[in-house]
Amino acid sequence: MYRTHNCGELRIGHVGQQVTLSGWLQKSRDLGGMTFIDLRDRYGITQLVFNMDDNADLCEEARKLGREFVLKVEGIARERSNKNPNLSTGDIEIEVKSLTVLNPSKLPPFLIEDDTDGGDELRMKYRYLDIRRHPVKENLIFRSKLATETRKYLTDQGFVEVETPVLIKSTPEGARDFVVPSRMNKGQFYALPQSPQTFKQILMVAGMDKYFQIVKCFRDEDLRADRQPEFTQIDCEMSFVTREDILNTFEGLTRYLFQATKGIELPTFPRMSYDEAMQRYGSDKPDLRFGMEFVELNDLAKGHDFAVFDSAELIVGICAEGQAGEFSNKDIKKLTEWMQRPQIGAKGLVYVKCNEDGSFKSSVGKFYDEAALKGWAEKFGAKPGDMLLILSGEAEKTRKQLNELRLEMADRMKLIQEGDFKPLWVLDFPLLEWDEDSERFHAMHHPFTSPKKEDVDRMLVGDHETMKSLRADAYDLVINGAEIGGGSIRIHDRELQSRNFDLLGFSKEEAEEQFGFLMGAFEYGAPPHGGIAFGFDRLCSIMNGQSSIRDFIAFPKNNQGRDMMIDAPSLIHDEQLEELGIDLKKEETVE
RNA sequence: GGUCCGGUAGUUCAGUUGGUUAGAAUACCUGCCUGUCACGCAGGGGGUCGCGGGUUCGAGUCCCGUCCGGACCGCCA
Repeated sequence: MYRTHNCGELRIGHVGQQVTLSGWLQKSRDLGGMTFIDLRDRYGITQLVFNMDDNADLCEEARKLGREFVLKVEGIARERSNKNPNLSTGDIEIEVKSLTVLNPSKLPPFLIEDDTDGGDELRMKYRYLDIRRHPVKENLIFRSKLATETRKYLTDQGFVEVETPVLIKSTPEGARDFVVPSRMNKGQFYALPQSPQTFKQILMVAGMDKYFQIVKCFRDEDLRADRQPEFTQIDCEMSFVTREDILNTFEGLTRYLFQATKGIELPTFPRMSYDEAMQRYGSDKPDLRFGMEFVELNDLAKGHDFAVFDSAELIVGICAEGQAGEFSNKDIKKLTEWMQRPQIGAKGLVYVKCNEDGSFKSSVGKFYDEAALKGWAEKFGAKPGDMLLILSGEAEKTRKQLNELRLEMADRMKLIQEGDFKPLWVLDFPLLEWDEDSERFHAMHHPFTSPKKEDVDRMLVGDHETMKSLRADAYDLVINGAEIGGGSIRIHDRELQSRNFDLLGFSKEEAEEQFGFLMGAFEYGAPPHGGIAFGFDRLCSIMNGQSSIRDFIAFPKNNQGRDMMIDAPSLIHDEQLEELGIDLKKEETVE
């Protein structure tokens, strides 16, 4: 028998009991006459004691053991003379009677401690050591709990978990597909699903009524801290529902998950249209943990012979409270340069400092007198000591740039409180999005998204402005400025779906070839339906106040999409290529 | 495809204007130590300064190339 108890469960009430424990050697403290060893497993740490007076041989043996050795010990639980209040097992220790080394260990390349000295690269390569660390282990346990609670909630609501295939058909829309060559169908490829979208809609046609799945999805696009090529979604679809039903159901799920896993009661989620979000925050996923809403100045700032503003489509700014004294000319210059980086691409940055004495100092002081600047300050609701930061230019770009500035300022001003959660529903996204490169419209959400009822008739009109103005019955759940989930009411009518494919530039043949099965299904009594998908990894990280999803994935990939531990992807044997009927262009492969 | 930052001891990092034997912390090893829990004290070992080329009397330091890692833009229906 390896253990009677785990390393986290012994308490003062166990004193006197004979116990057997197994675990890893976290740390040993050799005091000469006696040696303490911290024994660790998933559940906690228990202190072992070896004493020269009691058993000199055993004590000598104990002091030779190295970090991460796997041990089994038998002994008696004793009350400690010096208790450790920082440890759940800190009232007791094990007076060891027998010691077995189940397995020795090489010296780990980094410290197996909460604050490890290991960098990301090492931690990924030796992920099995990294996961021994408390914080990473706890993240994975949290993830498991979140999945369990999700299943519990949705199952209680009558949802059925259905597995959909992983080997499916590649479609050119959306993200790049990962493809898998087929041996039995030479020259043909499966694609891994970017989402189970069409399958869950088919399940609605099939009468499943309420479907969910915690499911892996795949996108062959560049990675970020919050983006992995394979990731997990809570994928859902419901029949005979309106947007309201879906929003309520998944607001309920989100609130339940926060309550069940974090003990946090979220308030009712506010709602905002896409247009409003863009106008007030320059983002379709605004972070509501802080203010600094956009204020537009077109009416006040134009007509003062300042050509930059006069020629701008939009003049818009934010008010940074109490920052007038915080930013020297040099700081503002640096901030301006930061805004001018190619990543953001602002032309310039206008500031107005509202001095404590009621005067104003501005980079555009020669165009605007005190009275004019006072008018601006009033519009911003600025107080003495505040600083206005103003951008101008083409409306859409300028809003995007000011959004970056707003986020950066919130960071610099330390406006974000840990443990604060600000959810938001963003509604009524545009149906279509113009793509400069391919010079055609793309579906902003996906091509199965239903336009809003009042826009259906206008879908026939082909002019650019009308198409841009079409609104979809699509919605996103945003928490703390991160897109947690998105969904829509779907098209369930074959005719409307065809019309949408037309708008997106599909020929009849292409539409039929790629999505004929779905439109075919719609001809056999498709119910009105809609759904949503949550990014499960991202939800895990947001709920724990972390920005990287990697520590909530057991075996994540690095920036280059590589698994550092198993060293994938890798070349395959010529025989495998032969069998698949694939020739590699030599110059394009890496050795 | 692009922008930026980084690569020096097992690890995390410092390393000045290009100049003697490349340092610190931690980890590791040895010795001492009977109540530690960041144990303490004393001592010790440990370096292809990512790789290749160049400039120079002299390169960790400057230049070019390259590889690797990270953040971001594009991309992510």
